[in-house]
Amino acid sequence: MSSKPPMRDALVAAAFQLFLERGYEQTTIDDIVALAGVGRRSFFRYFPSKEDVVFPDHERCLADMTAFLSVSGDEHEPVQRVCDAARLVLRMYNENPTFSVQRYRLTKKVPGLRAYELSVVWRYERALAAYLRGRFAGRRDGTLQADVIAAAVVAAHNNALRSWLRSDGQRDAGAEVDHALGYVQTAFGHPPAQPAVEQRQDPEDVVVVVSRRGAPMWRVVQEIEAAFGRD
Amino acid sequence: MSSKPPMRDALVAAAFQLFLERGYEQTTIDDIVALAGVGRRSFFRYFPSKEDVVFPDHERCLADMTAFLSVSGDEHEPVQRVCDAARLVLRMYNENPTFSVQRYRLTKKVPGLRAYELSVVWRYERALAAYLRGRFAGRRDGTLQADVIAAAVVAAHNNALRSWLRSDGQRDAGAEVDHALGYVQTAFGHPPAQPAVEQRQDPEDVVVVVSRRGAPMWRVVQEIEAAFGRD
DNA sequence: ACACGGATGGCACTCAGTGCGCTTCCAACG
DNA sequence: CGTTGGAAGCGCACTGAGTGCCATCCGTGT
Repeated sequence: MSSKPPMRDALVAAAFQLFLERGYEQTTIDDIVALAGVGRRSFFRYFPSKEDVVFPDHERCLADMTAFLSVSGDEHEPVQRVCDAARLVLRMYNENPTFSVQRYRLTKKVPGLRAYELSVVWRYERALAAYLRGRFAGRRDGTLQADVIAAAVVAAHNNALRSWLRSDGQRDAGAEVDHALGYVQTAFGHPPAQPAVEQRQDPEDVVVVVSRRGAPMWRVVQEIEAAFGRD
Repeated sequence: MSSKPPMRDALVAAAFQLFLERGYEQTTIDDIVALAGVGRRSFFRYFPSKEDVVFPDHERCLADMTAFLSVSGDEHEPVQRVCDAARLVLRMYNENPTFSVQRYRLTKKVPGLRAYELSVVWRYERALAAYLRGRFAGRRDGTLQADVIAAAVVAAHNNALRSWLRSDGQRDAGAEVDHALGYVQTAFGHPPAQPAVEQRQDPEDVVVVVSRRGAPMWRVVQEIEAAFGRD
């Protein structure tokens, strides 16, 4: 693996210390390198811009995701596969909960960081869309479906991720993301392999759903989930 | 209305002339203001940053969209409403096809402009999501559904918009966007005005699904889709 | 010991963006 | 008609991010 450059970590630590105690815009590169005890030029050797120091591991995570998708064969259901790919991002956030929460609070109030985060998220979305475009090749409206599903997966993932970050990492991130992605899968793809709802084992227990044709699919699913005693 | 500041238009014209003939990054603010014959400081009075001159009318369009959504009552179906709101953006692009195509080519190759465009699109998406959150208030997973649907609408709109821009404005932008948004509506909301799937009007037409509890969720949905005659 | 290559530091430079004070112009008001 | 007050524009100096270039340091192989 990439050996460990202690300088990079030192820069991240120094940067976050200053960002948290005096704010992002109030901290200059010179402040960071002075605290880290390195030369100014070295900062830009490890991070192409000031924003990059806030997202030090997304580049690696994006590489992981593209690798994960590139080894996918046809045996996996496409929507399921991109949902699993999205979970890789969650895993990265979950490896350092306190760091993630601190960063969340930072990006929430600094417009420049929010904009940068968007470009990072966009690259994840394009990776998912590219994979789906490949799987949907030849299908009618394949690229449209790929783009829409990728966007929906990212939105669901982010919705759950932000809810978890707002709880200071107290809630169960995995469960929240599973639930959110489950919604997308019921809307677009074949449902998940292990459904999120608990499975009762009583074979006599039956549910009857009646729906007029013309009702939207999500309403039907919602009725069924309610009948199953979800939530 | 805002009277017309000729200076603003002169700056946009000068900027695009230089951007097209020598590239965005190769053009400095001083070049622009020199060509426009105005002071450097005046540029930043009309545009807070160099990127803003590339998207001179998005601020107004975003205001139009929020206004459009804020006057919406409960008489409109929510998903239909946000699709109509998205069409406002298309209309703006369609008012100046050649300008839009030039800008598209510019943003396609300049990473900084792509990033800025993302933040613009993000604000549209948040406007749609905020509206849907209001309409879905109280509904189970209301904010999740709002975020996902807003993202899907934006993705579909952008897919069609880009396809139109790539055709140099030759194709029918409205038809492409209608088609793309129709896909989202069939997935999430009530079917579009001219539904993609034929709608039976017989009110007696009902579907009864019987499922033993314990069956996996995907089997249930599969049964329902089959009963609806989908796919 | 010496040569070499990668990692680092120092320095000067460009350019985006900001704060401030000055001029200019126009319009309302006496 | 003259004054005044505010908005629009201009000039200038300054900060800070990001870059190119070259000197330096250090570990390694010969």
